[in-house]
Amino acid sequence: MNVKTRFAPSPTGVLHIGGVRTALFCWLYARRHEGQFLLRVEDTDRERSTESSVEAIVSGLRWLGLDWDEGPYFQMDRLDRYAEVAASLIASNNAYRCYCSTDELAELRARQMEAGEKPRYDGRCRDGSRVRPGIQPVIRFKTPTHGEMVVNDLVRGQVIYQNSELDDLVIMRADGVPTYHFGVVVDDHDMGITHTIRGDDHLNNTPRQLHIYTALDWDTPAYAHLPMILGEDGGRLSKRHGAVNVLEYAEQGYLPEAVLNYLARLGWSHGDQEIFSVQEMVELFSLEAVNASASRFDAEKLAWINQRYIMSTAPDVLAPRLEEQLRRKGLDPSDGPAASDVVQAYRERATTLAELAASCAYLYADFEAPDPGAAKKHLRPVIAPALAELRQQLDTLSDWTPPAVHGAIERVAEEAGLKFGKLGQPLRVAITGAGVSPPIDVTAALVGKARCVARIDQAVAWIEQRAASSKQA
RNA sequence: GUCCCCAUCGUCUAGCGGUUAGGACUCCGCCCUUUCACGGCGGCAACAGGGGUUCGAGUCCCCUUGGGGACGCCA
Repeated sequence: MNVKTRFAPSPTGVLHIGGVRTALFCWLYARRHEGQFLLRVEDTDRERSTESSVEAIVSGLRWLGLDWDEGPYFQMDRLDRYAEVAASLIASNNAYRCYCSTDELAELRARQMEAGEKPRYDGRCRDGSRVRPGIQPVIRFKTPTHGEMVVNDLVRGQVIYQNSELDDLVIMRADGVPTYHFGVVVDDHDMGITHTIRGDDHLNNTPRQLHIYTALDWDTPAYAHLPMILGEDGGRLSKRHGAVNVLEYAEQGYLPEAVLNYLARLGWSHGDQEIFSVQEMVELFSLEAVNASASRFDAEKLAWINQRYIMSTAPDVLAPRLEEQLRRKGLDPSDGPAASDVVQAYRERATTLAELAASCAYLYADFEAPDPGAAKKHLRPVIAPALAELRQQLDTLSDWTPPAVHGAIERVAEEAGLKFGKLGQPLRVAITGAGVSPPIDVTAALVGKARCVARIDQAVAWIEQRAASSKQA
């Protein structure tokens, strides 16, 4: 069987974590079965659809590498087709024109709610006797009033709905624009979709859509309803969590592969495996292994996975992305060590590239003053002489490499009767401004000779100045 | 309110009638160590409750509870 799936977002907002997960599973299923994956923009909500949303969705998918084989299709380009199918439904007596006003419907709904009933359209226009000249009617689908509809879902199993729970839904608005329920059915059919994979929130819509397929005598696709992703508080995904534009993760220095890996593991698993390359996901993915329960978004685990990817991705690949992060912070990547060397030194010390850029900023720009806490602890008067001596030793080095720097620190420390760390840590604070960095010899090598020497001078001066002012006080 | 879905550590999950209920994240110890990390070792921590079915239930059925979803001329 030739598999064909689709991702069909409505362009009423950005592409967020929930949408990405749906797109990912659709894409994985198609790739796994060497089928097609298409992108369809469901833009029939004319008030809320925006061009910028379309762009955000497209660029989000591109960043993630979820490529599509067809589309993007736009439903608003297909109005003629929907009109044609709607007309055939009326002709076959499976749909009818409804002249009810919105006020009338609101009143009906209110009355039903009050009576403790499920709000449903009561079919008052069904028999065609309420024609109102001058009013442009909507078209409603005639849902069977008796019997039941069975949904066979690939992740839920069999779900049975009583038709008496359903009502006659609007399929065409007065202006000729189809509603969601009608658009999906016509499009999934016309576009040859074999597997409709979508969020759990559509499960209850499925029986309604199935009835339309039946009336049209069309074959139905297989369905798979994915469990929802909830916020960290267990409620609906909100802006506080993953409901932000996925491109914001790009800006924060998350790797697309890490985001995909994290999302794949939400609702899907393969034994105890946590880390999957995209290639592995494609090879191992199956809808049968998708579980039915909702899961929560966990930013900490995403961060952990991202760190794993930073650790295992070649520095050369990460270098340009780090440079981008540096520029974003107003730093000039060319005014310091090669980004790939920095990645090499920092990769097991950062969960995101933005964090990495913040940690290594001292390599690209001078700092005003050392971190107060670190300075107070390590830049003390007793260490000034050794620091000054070290500065002289370092200045004479012709080979500016970690081993050479290491040797110099070792010699000076020994002469001064200090343990390596007793001199190394003050040096770290002097040349980085903080108490944390990669191994001190590697750090010094990255900072560069000229900057090291200048910064040690600066630190020694800082110590003397501080000693003088405290003596005064 | 009505209908639908879901239910294993705090979180993500393995488990598909017989397990000391496993792994991962987080957290806490210890080790490694020139800081921080990484890494290694160890620890805390779960079958929502109640009925059945069965020789035997985390696994099957029912109820309760809890959570989520749907009930739009939104998707």
